[in-house]
Amino acid sequence: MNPAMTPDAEMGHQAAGETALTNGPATGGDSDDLIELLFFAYRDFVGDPDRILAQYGFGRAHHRVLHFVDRYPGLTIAELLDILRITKQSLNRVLKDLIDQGYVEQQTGTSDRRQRLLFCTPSGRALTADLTRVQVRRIVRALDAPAEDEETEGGRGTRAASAQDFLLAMIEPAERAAIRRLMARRATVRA
Amino acid sequence: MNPAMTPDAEMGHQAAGETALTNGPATGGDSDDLIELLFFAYRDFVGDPDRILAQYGFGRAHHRVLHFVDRYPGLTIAELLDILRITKQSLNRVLKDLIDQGYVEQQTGTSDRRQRLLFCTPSGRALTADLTRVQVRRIVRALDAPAEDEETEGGRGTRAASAQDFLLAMIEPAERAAIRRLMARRATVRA
DNA sequence: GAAGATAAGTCAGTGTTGTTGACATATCTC
DNA sequence: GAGATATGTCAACAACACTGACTTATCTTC
Repeated sequence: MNPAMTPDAEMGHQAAGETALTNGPATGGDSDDLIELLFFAYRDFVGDPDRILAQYGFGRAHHRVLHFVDRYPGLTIAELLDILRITKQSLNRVLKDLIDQGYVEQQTGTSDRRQRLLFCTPSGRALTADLTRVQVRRIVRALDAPAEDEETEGGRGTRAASAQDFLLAMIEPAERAAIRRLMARRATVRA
Repeated sequence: MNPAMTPDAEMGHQAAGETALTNGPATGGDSDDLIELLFFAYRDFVGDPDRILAQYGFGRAHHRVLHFVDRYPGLTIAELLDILRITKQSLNRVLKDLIDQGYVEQQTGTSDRRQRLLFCTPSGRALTADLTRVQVRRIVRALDAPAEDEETEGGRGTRAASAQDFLLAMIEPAERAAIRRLMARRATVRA
């Protein structure tokens, strides 16, 4: 469930190619790294709750519904559809699961009785809190992590550099070395 | 393809709840917002290339393969599997598409003839460049965006605040107002 | 109060992308 | 030559998205 990208050794500092030396307007070079880091960071970020959800037979779609209903109690179906950008049919499938199993409740709208206002039940709130906890833990860890100390640069301060630090710190620690190694390899191949 | 979350009006500044007032270690409160912003930012971030890919009959899976093969020419199947964390069978389906349509080429490994080294063809590089361009554009725009100027706070400097700024700026501009409005609504409901 | 718009729910079919499990083939290593 | 490794493939299945068509309840408007 949690293999490093390549099964070999560690590596403290990267070879430091053209990474984050700019201070003016952002350049494409920084962004290239950010594209990749976003992929890895987001993957690990949703991976945490995925493991919990699997125990309940739920998936990411259920998570998204739980999250928004928990955070915005009384959300209507239409609002939820706008947020998630999925079709009514897709939403209904997972929403039905959550309602049938007692994690979400519907309540007829007061001003407009056509609407179905969505609320988490106590167990829905508990499950959501579980899911939120692991994600918050990862984010807090990333925000508190010391800035990457690259030999090629003293001060740091570029926004791209901060973003890189944050996203890198969001990645599962055990995999960071492998990802740094991979990204250094790119720096080697090109300019 | 690009509807705002709710079809109504604009809104300049948010009501400013407890957002980003901390300066010490990160708190859960900041992270709650970041969880949501990550969802919206990532959604729009992958939405750009999705539109291009659809014209070729490709999906996100094809994009990921193109991206990593383009960036790390000579990647082996095993390395790609480690990066993407999918099964051989899943990879093969999309990889076959890309090879059959001439966007990716295989080359028998030199030192180890069992390996298949992956390379982008010129058209593969061109397509990848297209996909990268729209993503870089969004990232550069986000990095260059002025910091959010919340009335409740002068200096800014919290890492959580920077992360929020970055992620908010990654969101499709036309939807930002609606998302700010949504998130302000949460601040109203709770403390 | 009837007509039309709107919010929600549902049935049926399809596509992409992921999964398992079981094997086949070529090549390397010992 | 034996066994491990890298890749490829067949078949079945699941999650989650889609389209299109239609129903029901309720609100709005004339």
